[in-house]
Amino acid sequence: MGEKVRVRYAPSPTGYLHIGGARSALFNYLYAKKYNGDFVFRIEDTDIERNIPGAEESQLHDLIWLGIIPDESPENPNPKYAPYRQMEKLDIYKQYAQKLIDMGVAYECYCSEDELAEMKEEQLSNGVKSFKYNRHCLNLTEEEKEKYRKEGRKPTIRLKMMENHIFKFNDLVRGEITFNSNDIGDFVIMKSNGIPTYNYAVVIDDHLMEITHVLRGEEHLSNTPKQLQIYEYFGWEAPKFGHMTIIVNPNGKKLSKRDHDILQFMSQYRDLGYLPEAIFNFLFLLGWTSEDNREIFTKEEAIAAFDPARLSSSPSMFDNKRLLWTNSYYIKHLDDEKYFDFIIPFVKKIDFLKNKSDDELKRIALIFKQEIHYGQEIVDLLNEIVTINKDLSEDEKEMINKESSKKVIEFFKKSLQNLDEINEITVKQLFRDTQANTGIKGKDLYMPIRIKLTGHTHGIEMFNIIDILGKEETLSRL
RNA sequence: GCUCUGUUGGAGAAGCGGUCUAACUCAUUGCCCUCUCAAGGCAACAUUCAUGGGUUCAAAUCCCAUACAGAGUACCA
Repeated sequence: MGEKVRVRYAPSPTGYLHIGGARSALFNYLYAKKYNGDFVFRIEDTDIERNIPGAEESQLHDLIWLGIIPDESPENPNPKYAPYRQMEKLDIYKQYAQKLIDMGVAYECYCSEDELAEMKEEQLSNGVKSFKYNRHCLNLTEEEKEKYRKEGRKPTIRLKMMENHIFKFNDLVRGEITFNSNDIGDFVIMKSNGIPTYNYAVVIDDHLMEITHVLRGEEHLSNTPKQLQIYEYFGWEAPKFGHMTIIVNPNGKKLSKRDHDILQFMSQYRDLGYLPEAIFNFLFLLGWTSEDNREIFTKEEAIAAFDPARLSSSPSMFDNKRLLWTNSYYIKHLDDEKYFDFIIPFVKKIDFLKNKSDDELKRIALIFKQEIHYGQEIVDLLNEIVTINKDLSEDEKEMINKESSKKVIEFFKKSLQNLDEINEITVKQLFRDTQANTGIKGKDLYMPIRIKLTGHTHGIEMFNIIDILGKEETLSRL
């Protein structure tokens, strides 16, 4: 039945887990789980300049928060495949690079960055189709190399691309794709500082870790032939590749860290009170659709339904409204106990409520369960009630100063004072009594009290407002 | 410039030769409910599938060209 499916998510620790990364991890995870395979988390930390502290931890733990749980990672390595950080296996890359040199398909290059830049400019100004390394160092003699070394130059190692070779592969998402080796220059596999480049290190890692399938971003499509070249030289079987579309912002551009109107990082969503299941579901449907048009999937259902061939090949736009809808759906469908676990920390941010008992807090939280789109929203909604808005418009002032309103408020206040217990039934009865006594109903009955209590003309039901404020505070505001 | 990929509504998209005057969902709009807001319910929302050719009895679906968009073209991943 063939080998075990093994897939991976291999971020560079240059930033926290963001939407795009989470999505590629998600699809790899689904693929692995669908075929009872392993999902491997590996760190590609070869860009030592750009690595930032905390990034690896965020990448791994925010993934776990989402329910995308690696079978192997730096924190739970399988000794057979460890280490899981590229910088911890430098000697291995060196070893394989030497093999390529011995095979005559890789060579030392002593060109400096300045020389390369010059070369590129020259080629471009001569109207050359595309820039390729001119193989200046391809056939250097030992003496020439020695001379460069004496100048203090440190070589890179470049891979020699084949001539007139067609790289053909069947993309899991896009079908058959071909590249011509002539369009690709000899590229660097080992930097002069002894650290491998991405295109080389992935191949070594994927092979050594026995990765069978790679679902990755479209930006890697044109890297694929370079990697295939390495597989061919070693005589290794390449994994199956699938290139997913990128996620774009509302301007149609690739999501970047500079898109400030879109939250990028998982931690931001978590802090704002998004549910991991909702984000999981949202990400799943961003560029993927099920055969039966379903919109809501649990993790298990997503695993069962997933098929990489149904992954879209045109870019998907990140739609925040859709995320909000998805999250609110999941909040509404949470059972109450889970809802409390989720929402009470937000409710506790409201100072006014600090003396309320847990049961009271739960009752208040429930009022908003059908209403909110994310956890932090309850804080804003409660603040609108708890913090009275004194900045009334002319219309609002007129409303509370009307003769009828004064009557309503007076009667309501007096009756409330005599009320022993405040709850939905008693407060509703209070409004009925007020209506019967004053003969005023509808808007003229409710609005004056609403404005008096909160300073707003909109908001949740009156009995809930009074419940939240409590008898004393309500009376003091009337 | 070159290489590769893509183009169905405001958004995610289904459809991949006839049943398409194009499913489903989000958004939007209207109505109902209602003191208000939200939620909920109901309804409306592409005669058309980037454009131009071609193949075919028949095209959103196949082919070609053009336009536009994206990605890559680094000793970044």
